[in-house]
Amino acid sequence: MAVIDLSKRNAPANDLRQFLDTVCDTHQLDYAAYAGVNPIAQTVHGFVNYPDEWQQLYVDQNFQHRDPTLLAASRSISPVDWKRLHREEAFDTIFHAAHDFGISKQGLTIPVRGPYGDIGLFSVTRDCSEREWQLLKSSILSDLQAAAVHLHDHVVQSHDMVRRLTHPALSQRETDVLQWIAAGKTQQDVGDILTISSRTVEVHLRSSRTKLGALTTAQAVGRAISLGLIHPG
Amino acid sequence: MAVIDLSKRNAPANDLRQFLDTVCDTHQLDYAAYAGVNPIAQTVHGFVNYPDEWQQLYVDQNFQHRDPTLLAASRSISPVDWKRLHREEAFDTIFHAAHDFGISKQGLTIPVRGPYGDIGLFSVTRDCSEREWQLLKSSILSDLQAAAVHLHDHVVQSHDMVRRLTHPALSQRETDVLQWIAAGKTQQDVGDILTISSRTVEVHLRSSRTKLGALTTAQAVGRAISLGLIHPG
DNA sequence: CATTCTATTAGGGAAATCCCTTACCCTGCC
DNA sequence: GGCAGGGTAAGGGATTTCCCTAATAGAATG
Repeated sequence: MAVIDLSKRNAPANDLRQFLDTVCDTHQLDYAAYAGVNPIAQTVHGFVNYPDEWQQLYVDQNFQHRDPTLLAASRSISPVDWKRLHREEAFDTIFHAAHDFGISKQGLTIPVRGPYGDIGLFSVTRDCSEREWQLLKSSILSDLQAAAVHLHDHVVQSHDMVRRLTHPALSQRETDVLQWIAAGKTQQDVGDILTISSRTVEVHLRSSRTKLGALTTAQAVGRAISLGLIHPG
Repeated sequence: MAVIDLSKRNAPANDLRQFLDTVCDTHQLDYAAYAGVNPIAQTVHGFVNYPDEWQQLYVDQNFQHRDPTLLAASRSISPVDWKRLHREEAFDTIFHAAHDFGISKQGLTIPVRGPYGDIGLFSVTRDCSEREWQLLKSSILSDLQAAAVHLHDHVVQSHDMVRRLTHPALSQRETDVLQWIAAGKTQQDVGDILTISSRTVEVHLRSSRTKLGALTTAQAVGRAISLGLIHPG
């Protein structure tokens, strides 16, 4: 699982990096981090405003594989306060190292999911007393959840744009047909729905397969979904 | 796709119904509604504080199948303002009917996703001028997003929706077969690869389809990918 | 200990898909 | 104008998938 630092790749990502700074400034936070997990490509796309040295160590040590904050949040619907994870061994390992860079064990991670199995994880941290932390948390949690959704939506949309540019798009008819096929309709069904012959439906499917480099329709459906060209039916 | 009214089944759901009322009272909203979609069982679990008559009509007319607010939100990461949907034909059909029950065309729907393909859709509506609506929206959107996450988390945790989803949906053999099918292999290919008969492959595919609630293999592949059970080939 | 349920295996025949080919209408390019 | 390329539409026939049925082994239930 590779880690791709978005802030070193895309110009708009620098805006998002700035967005992290703004969130920290306006909500009295020390640091913020976004990690977008693409379950298909098995990659983590992220950007943070942690110190560069810590970021470097984190990636070098492959912490993203066993970071309990990411693991717990990727299995949760609601935000995960790191306090819940203090007992875990891996947490100690990572945050003992983080302490040397001035990063607190106090923080939370908010998961956001998109329609294609994509997950965004937005983490913030703040060094203060526990009572202060609880007060701060309750007053800014809504804003942070909204920020997490905003971040993930932006990252996914800009990546979709990249994918749409690099991949030959399907024609309207091809998309229509493939969408209905993904919804469980037969070629005959689709023909009836679109009032064309089932043989024509098959031609659109064939050109879709060709364009997507798929050998079968099932593969084409999977690929089209993973590319965001159609929605799971 | 059946609609299950949670408020008539589980005691805790009445608390959630009250939660809707509280959200409406504290945020100057007319009505609120929650719908939880179970993608495998193809069911919608919901509760609302709309007038009973409208709720009845909505279910009788199977509006949940073509309600553009639900469809758009289930494909989005960010909240969907209904304003975006005003052009759509189905929107007019439904909200012309809704108007008779005092329900405005002004509202928004917030999607929340869990780790097992479960989707929660939280909708609120408010009859007022567009400028008022925009102001109201920007001031309460964060709270509503937080409320949506809260609702969906509670529903998933307290209802059997999650039990069907969290249990490993597919057997090892079924996953193997579906993964190869998604990679573009034919049933015969998969049989050769796994050294079983192509007829056996077909049986595994059939039970996969049944478990995923899919009518065709292509749909099953799409669903399995969106649920993270297999990877696109 | 009997029973039920699920996973795995497989054959015969009906149904659907897929490949090859033809046709027409556009849009863009020389 | 002429012509190439892509989108849309459709038929005939080979291939593949899908449904029904059924057996066995092991796990879970009572």
